[in-house]
Amino acid sequence: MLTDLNINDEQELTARQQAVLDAVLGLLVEEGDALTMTAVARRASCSKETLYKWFGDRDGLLTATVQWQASKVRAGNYDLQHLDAAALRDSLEGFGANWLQVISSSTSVALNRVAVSHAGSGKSSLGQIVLANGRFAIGERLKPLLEAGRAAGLLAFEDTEAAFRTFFGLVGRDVQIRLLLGDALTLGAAEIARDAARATQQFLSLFGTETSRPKARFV
Amino acid sequence: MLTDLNINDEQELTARQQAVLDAVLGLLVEEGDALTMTAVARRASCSKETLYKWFGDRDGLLTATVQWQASKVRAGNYDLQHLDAAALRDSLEGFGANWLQVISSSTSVALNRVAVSHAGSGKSSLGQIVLANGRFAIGERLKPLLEAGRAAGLLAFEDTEAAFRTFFGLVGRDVQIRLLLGDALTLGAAEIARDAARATQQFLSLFGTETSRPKARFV
DNA sequence: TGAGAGCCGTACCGTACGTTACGGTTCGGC
DNA sequence: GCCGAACCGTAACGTACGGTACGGCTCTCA
Repeated sequence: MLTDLNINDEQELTARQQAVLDAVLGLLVEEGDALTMTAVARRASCSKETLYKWFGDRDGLLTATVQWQASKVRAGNYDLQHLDAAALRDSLEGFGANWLQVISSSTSVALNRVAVSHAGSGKSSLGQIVLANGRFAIGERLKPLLEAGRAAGLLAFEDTEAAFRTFFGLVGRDVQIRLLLGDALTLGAAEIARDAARATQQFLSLFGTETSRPKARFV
Repeated sequence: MLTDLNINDEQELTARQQAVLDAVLGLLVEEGDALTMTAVARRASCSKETLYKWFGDRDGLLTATVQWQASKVRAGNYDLQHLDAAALRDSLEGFGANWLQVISSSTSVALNRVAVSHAGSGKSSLGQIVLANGRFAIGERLKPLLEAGRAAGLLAFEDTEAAFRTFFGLVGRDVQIRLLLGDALTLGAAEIARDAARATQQFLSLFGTETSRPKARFV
């Protein structure tokens, strides 16, 4: 299923095409799936004929937009050597904060909404693409860190996937569903940092070893 | 905001009207937001004129459907007296299992998808209604249990809301977003029970006191 | 039994939007 | 300067669907 849903097929887009997709992103944030091809053409100052020539149809345009946004989000990796308790904690906090920042951005909310809608009508694979570039992509990025932590004797778990999913739950909690459903939840930088620290602390309480487990409880 | 978004305004629906709304639920599961008024009328063996007379417009029909479904989900409450460690654990597991069952049902997935779509276009308050009857309703139902557990010396936390959100995250993890995005994730009864037990165990590890905290770690 | 209300089935209307077609403009190559 | 390609702006087409109107059927109640 999720084999090669274009996590990485660098489609070469001209600057002009990227500008068009950025216009789509903007409209998506403002109007959601209700955006019309006419509106896109107007916003991007291009003709509808060009849109169809470049992207095939409305669905192709949205797909290209999702992949374009995904290609912008790729984050850097971490140093898996020299892992001690402090470095592990910092990396986990970094992951958590980055993830919270992504899912709480208006762009992510808008794209996820569109993908969810389309997953309902089965009229495209936007949902799969978003999953592959979101939930599963960070899973693949985080798991090496977890396993390095285990190898260093800092974490104890059997199932890497299960451990990751727990971390995912501790970080995200109800944030994404609330935002998707339109709750007026705003996450500032300070709040994100605090949440990521809390989630990390909880995760280490659950999966840490003597050397990495927090001494104090977090109230 | 969320003050009185009809968590409970028992709209008296005739049996016929309920049958119509059940038809809408079925169509929603099958076709998502793409359902047409004509399709509803055909499925429910009623005329479009009747649909409009009863529910006003398409939006009113969907709103009534969401509220009708919500009214079916209300679960029973728990015994907050005589709370010991075992009873607390059982209640938490029951909550978790019930919640997992709800969010993994095709009906819930379909309704949440529709609500998410509409939240994007801002064309109705379906999102708020789903939030009020979903995430926030279970919050209000679970918090008394958490506070009773604290009063009985079985739990230790300061912020009830924060404790609830952690439980929410531990139970749901990535399930809801994956289902909404169309991942082929199926939760059987056994899996739900196991997940609820794991989440409860983890929650008690984090917030339990000497008398309720699990002795063993969960691998 | 007959009048009226409620509802079914269907035809109809208006509109919005995806898609296509086309005339006009710019620009690089010869 | 001329040609063709690419692209812009806009008009036009076809369709799908929300919403309305209407004729006919059934059931209730006086």
